[in-house]
Amino acid sequence: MKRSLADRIEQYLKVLIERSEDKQIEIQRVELAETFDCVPSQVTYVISTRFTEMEGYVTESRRGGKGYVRISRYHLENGGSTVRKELVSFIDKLMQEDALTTGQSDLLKYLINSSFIDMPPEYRIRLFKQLRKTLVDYVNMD
Amino acid sequence: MKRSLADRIEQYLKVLIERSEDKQIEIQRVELAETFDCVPSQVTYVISTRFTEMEGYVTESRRGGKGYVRISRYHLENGGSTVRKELVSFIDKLMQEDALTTGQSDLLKYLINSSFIDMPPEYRIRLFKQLRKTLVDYVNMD
DNA sequence: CTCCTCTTTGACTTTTATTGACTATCTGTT
DNA sequence: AACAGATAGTCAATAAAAGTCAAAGAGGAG
Repeated sequence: MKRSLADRIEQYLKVLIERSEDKQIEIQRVELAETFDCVPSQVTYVISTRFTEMEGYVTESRRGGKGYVRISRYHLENGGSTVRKELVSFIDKLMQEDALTTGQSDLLKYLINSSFIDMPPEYRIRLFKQLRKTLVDYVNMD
Repeated sequence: MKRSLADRIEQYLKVLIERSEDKQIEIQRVELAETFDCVPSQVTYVISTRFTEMEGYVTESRRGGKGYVRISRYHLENGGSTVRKELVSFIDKLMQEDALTTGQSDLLKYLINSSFIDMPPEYRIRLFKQLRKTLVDYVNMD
């Protein structure tokens, strides 16, 4: 099970976050890059692909002297519903574009607000994300 | 009884899986192809024909640098995909009773067969069961 | 032999990772 | 206020996988 550099950095950060008191860490990009002996933009890459909102994280940063990158794992109530809202409005959009019927969109929204809401948060976020992709596929079919 | 290349690759992978601690292996497509001296897509062929969900396997993969294919065997107690089939035919039944439109049922079935298929089995089964309950609620609404 | 199904192959596509040059934005000092 | 230095972000090029698809081949059943 050999992992890529990106995987290792991801792992490292996730451990730090879980160990932290408030599920939130602050790092310096260059420092981390040195730890893993890579270019700084690699860190940016890892953060932007693996610590997205969809995955349940929020990041903030500041440039310049005393700069930092803060990653926080959000705790579901807030975040989970952001993703849900986003998905619901995406479905509305599809309906307005006549890619989905009213019946389809109503059903979907009902499922999203009941069936899927009971899933464990980490799968729920993944599910919503996957659902969006699959919907795109569906409406683009012939 | 001459065994084909595909058969031999299948055998090889199954032995590896059974020997593994957690009934799960990770391979690199090119590497395996080299071992068997064939083109990489042959491996894809074997995996997609012999390690299906019906057979009790789940596969995940990643492209790009340090990519991999992971195959895991799960125990389909009482049939993992039985739950899915049951759900699909339940949806058909609802459609025949005009509780769902064709559009709704098509969309649902599409989601069931693609979106939800690559979730971890234990959640998927739960999701399918939940989905059925929620559908009953939905069609009984006014 | 003929047809059909399963296998094998390879050209082309898509996704993911890594790197580095260039840009933007802070902080602190003069 | 202007500048210098320290950070982080962006983007595009390159490489390293895996996926797709259709054409060609091989073996059996009739």
